[in-house]
Amino acid sequence: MRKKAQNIEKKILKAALKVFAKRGYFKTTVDEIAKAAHLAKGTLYLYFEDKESLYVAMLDEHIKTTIALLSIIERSEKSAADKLTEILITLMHYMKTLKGAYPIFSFDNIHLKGKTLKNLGTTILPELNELTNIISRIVKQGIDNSEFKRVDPDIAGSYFFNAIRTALFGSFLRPDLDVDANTVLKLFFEGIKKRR
Amino acid sequence: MRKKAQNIEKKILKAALKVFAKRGYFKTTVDEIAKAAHLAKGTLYLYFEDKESLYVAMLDEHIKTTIALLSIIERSEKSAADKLTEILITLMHYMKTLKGAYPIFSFDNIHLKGKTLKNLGTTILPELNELTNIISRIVKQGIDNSEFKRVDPDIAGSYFFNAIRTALFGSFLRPDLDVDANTVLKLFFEGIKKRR
Amino acid sequence: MRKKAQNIEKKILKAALKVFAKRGYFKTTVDEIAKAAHLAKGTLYLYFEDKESLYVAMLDEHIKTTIALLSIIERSEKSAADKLTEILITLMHYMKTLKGAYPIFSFDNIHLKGKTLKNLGTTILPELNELTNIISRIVKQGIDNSEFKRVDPDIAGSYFFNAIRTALFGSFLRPDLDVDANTVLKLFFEGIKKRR
Amino acid sequence: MRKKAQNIEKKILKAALKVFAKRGYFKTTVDEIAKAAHLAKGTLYLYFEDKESLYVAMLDEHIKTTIALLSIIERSEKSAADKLTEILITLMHYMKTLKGAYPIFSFDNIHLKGKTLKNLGTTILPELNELTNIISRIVKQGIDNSEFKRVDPDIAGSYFFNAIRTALFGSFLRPDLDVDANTVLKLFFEGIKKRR
DNA sequence: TATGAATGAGCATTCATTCAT
DNA sequence: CATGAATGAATGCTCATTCAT
Repeated sequence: MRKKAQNIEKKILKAALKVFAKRGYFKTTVDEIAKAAHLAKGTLYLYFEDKESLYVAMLDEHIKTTIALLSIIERSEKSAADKLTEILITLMHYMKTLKGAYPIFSFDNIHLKGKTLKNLGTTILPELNELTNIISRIVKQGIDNSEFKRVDPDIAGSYFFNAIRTALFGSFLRPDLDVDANTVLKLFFEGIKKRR
Repeated sequence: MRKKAQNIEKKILKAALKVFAKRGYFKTTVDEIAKAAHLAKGTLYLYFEDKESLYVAMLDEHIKTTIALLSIIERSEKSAADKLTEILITLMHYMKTLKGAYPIFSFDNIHLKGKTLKNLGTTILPELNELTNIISRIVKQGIDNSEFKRVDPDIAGSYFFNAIRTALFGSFLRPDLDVDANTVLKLFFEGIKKRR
Repeated sequence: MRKKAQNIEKKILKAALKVFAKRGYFKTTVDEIAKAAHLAKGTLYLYFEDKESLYVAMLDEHIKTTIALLSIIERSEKSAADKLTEILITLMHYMKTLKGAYPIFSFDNIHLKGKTLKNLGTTILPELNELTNIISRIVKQGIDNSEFKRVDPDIAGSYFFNAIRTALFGSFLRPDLDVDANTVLKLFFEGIKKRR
Repeated sequence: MRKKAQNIEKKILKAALKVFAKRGYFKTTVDEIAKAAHLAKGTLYLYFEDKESLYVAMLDEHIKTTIALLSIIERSEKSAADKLTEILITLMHYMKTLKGAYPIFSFDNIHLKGKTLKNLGTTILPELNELTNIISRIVKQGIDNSEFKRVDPDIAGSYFFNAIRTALFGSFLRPDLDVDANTVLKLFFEGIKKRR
């Protein structure tokens, strides 16, 4: 049954997210994921080439979901500022459903082997491009709208991602800090300087 | 000779930085570091307890350097905005001397064993606190000065660290992007929105 | 299948006995045992925590067997002297089945790590106590019977173990010497002195 | 100065005895011995070929001493029984001066490398033979005297060594047991059986 | 499909030995 | 003679991957 196979795949990916998030890529053993998925170790290899592919697939799933979430917002009839606001709110909410693990924003620096990299080139990378492009396009919309200043949309997009990161995790140096979205958004939109 | 031992230690730390940065903590073998330092594997163990300690020592060195750099700037007679500007410029420059590896801003999520953690608590953690406090204090100075808006200095500090990160690395999603410091600083100070 | 696992465990223990006996604990590598058992190194770790545990388990097996052998003899309806005689004969025979390796009587002074020691306290030590107690009880029976002189049963038991050792191995200083059981038993029972 | 070199050698051997006795051959590191001798590691290699040779030399020293002690007793004008009694007493006393370490009676089962073995053949082995021969000759004297029964002098000698061992260490299975020499000697001379 | 026992390459760490000072 | 820093071979243990059932 096609359906069942897909369910198992989802179950594995969910378990993988949970364990990878808690233990990091390298400390995680395939067996831990198998146990978290209530499956035998060998079974995972029926669904995924190897550990690396599983990690990438897990990443892929969340990138896809994130793209889907952002796309809806992009296509909505809102100002650029409102779209970016909504994106941040939405991602914070999505992360809450993942119980604090958000692989895209905190992924391990694993060194992929050649084969996986080749696959990446055709799957993940285009998706990541799409993800960043959504933000860049919204920034560009804001500039065209005269909502935003004339800045490089790519740099601003990148900067916005780091703003999201601050809202999601505080800074890497302050993982404890409890950050509220409004403060971050205000900083992003208005800057820190007082207007003279 | 005391001096020689210290040179070797530096040499090891330098090699460690290089290899850890390129390959990540887990993919890096102690032997690789040894070879990069033109030493035998065993020699590393004369200077560092184990791989973990070596990693932490390497981190420590750069945190110390970074604190030193930021402290000088903090104590200078400048506006808060100028201090933050100088910090970002200085760190970009420092990173260039490290050939792109900046361990503090890109460190691996290694799970430390008990003994190392205990050492961390008394060395690294207080230093990281000092590092973030410097930024928070400068932000506070700016608020007291009426340069900056009344924001939470910790959140703003955390946000600034991610701005630094954007300037150093682009975003994690755009590691290729070439970011110029001015754009980032302008976004940080003025925000993206046009003034009405 | 439960049965198969137990067979493999036995196979490993048998190989361990063989190699440990020939090479000693420290000279023996886990890989040697694995090869002697026609298994891969990793497989041993599915059955035993570590090298130390394997050694202790091997010891344990032979202590258990020895206790079983001695218990039967203890419970038989015989004079104390006949029991001790039978014990010595039985152990010599048992050792022959082990091809000359008798771990209990020639074990290496390995320094156990904390975890293993804790297990030892609840497994091996009580067994060793039981083993020595069997002999002491038989000696005591002999004293109560008026077969034996009034000696300290523990010391006499300990002394008898060294008699067994003589029969099994000659002395540590004469590992080559071919000793016959009767001579040793006669020395133990009658002493070396001529009666005046 | 010839004298100084010999003193250092003695100092090393003494340190070696101490550490080997406490930690066993394999757990002992050359550095531990060096530290116990208040010398640098390298210095030991000026006096001894390698760790193995040092161990053997240490053994050798004690065998020589033991032979000397036993020889004096052998040459004395005493009955065979008195000689054996004195031997046991003397060795117990000698062991006390070594603070409980008596390498000859508790040596590690180290597997010697070819070169050392070759040296052994010409030094240690003849000495061990002499040691056991002393006992055998005393036993033989006792037989010829009609003090002792007609037993195989080698077996009886071997048996006597194990009796010594019991007196020195209790049994290997009862390392705690406090054994008194008289009980052991009485068992050796008279046996355990009551005379009918 | 699903399993989990078996495998063995890979790596951190130790320590006897050497040798430049 | 004495030193101790440097070496690198040796080994216990882990864990991704395979495959017989």
